[in-house]
Amino acid sequence: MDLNPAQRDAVTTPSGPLLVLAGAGTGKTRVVTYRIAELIRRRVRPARILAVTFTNKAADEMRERALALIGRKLRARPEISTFHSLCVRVLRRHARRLGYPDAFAIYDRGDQEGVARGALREIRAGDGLLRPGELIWRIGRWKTASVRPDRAAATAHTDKDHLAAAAYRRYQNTLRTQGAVDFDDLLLLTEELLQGFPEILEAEAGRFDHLLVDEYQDTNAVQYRIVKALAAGHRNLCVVGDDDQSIYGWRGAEVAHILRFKRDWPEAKVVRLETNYRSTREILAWANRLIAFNKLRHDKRLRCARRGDKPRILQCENEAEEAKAVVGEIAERVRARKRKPRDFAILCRTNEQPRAFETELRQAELPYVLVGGMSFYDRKEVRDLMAYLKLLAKPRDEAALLRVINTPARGIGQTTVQKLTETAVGAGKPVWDVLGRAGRMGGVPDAAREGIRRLRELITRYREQSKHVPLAKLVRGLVEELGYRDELARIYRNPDDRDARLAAVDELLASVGAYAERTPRPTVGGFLQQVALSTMDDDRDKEAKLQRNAVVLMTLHAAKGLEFPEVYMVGMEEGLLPHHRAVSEGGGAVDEERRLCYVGVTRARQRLTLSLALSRQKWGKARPTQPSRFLYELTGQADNPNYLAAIGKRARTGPTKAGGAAQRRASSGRR
DNA sequence: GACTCGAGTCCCGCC
DNA sequence: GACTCGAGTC
Repeated sequence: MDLNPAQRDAVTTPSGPLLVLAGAGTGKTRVVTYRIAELIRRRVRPARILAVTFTNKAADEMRERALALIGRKLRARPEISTFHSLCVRVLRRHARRLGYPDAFAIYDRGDQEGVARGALREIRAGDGLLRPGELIWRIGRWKTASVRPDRAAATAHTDKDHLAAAAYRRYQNTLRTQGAVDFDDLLLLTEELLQGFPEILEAEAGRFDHLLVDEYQDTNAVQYRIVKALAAGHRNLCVVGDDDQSIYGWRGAEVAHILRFKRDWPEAKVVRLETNYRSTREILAWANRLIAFNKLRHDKRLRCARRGDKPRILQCENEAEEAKAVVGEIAERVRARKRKPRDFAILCRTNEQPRAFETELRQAELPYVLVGGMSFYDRKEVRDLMAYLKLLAKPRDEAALLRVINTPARGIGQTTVQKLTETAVGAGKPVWDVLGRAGRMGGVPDAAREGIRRLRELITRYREQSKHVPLAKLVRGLVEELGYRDELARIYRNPDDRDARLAAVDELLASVGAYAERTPRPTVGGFLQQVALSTMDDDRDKEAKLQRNAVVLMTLHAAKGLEFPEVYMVGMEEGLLPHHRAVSEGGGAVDEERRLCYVGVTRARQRLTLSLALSRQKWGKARPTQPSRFLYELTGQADNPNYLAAIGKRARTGPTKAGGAAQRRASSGRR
């Protein structure tokens, strides 16, 4: 084993609780994978080992590395999955006990918005006091704190809180009647099962003898309790984490869990990893300097050996120029055969940033993969078709039905929809169940009546067909019969726009086809669940994806746990990193942004470039930007008046004309 | 009921 | 810029 003494210590520590405190690039994931291999060597059955990660990408990588170590021939494999996938599997087995159907639906952000909108309408809060987005955010906060709908009102202080609490109750009722759960529910319901049913806890905890948790600093309270419940019996719990990389505070992660570990597991062994093998000394110097600005942290300084180039700062006129410059550089280095496309990562703060880079990458004919960012499934046309698929799986899916009840237009207007909804609410039934009565309802125009009949007939017929017609063929036929392509062509007159939307329809059809091909018994419901979790549980698919020699484009959050020879961190501006929401929130929010920046910087092995645009489009207007405060911190310019201005302290010296220009040059790096 | 137009709002990140 | 909502018109 080519491990250093500390790593070896962590890997070979006998069973029992183990806490690995590790800095960035010290081989955390390596320790987990080697430990899995070591356990198997010690005759632990692979299937009795469970390793949990936070992102799909991290799970993919870990699975890949573990298989490389233990050999692909093993029939039984260790289970390596994200928290949420793990919970889905537990829930699939026991959801009935909580009154949910086996084939519960998982609602994503878009679905949630539909439900939230309905809930707000029901309590007549449509005057804008509380909008769907904010409601979802508030519900998320309640859920991560395990506050149930009936208890939420007790925590309310303002009118808005009470309104949100009432909407939360409606929201949760809607989910329940639709047999659906949101992402937070996946965790909450799993915990409920484990706490409330001893036999379920016994069965689920009994599936594994060893539990390993990567990125432990990012567990929230619910995840923490699930881990505890699963490991309490065998106590073979190995957690690995770094407080400097805690970047999920916004969804309830608490660094405290990592500190509390020793108290909950008193016999736990603690191993520290402090030698960084990933990055050059120069990159690490910047990272260390940056993270030192956070006050609340365990002071640690990463040691390292390798030397390399100093990181660079690239200053561009606007975001288009930024994309051009970055992609141009990558293309040049690939052409000069210095690097392969897969050696590069472009890291962004938000999901909106990649667009400009995608355009450039396509133009440069560089292969790329966009990791995460549900953007494809956020598209209107994709959501429409997905809604139809949801109706096929479950006609009582209210959100889906209301979305497409008149798409493509079939004469069912708002008044009719309202009438239907009222009748349904009055009868305590889902809208689908009262569609049959529409013929007898007063005040429904003939056209609407006919439209309702056609829709009902269409869904019923395709549901029937779904029992024997192959999935891909079924969906193709549905799109055809809906005349959805024609509808798109009618609405979007602009050819580029139209083609892009038609292409998205084709892409969706292709992904249904791919799913059907690799799944033994493909179903509409199965496809929907997979999309909701955006997991592709097929090894072939995964290997193909990882081997694809492509530039990786993703958010900083998604990049955690990964590494690349060359990293471009783009959009290094106030408002983006740190994000303006974090800045206005105050408190520890900016510290978390700093950790996020730290995570990005430490992804780079040899070459790091930070870029910024002097002006950036926001909401349709180009606006001037200000360099990120982190650029000053990274480069040791905390005494720069521009920095003090950025962090809101009064500059000690007012910038003069000449001085301003000089500082601008200084802030863009010296090289 | 369908369509157009203007006003107002908006999204941070992941599963 | 993109989207939704409401008002107004056909």
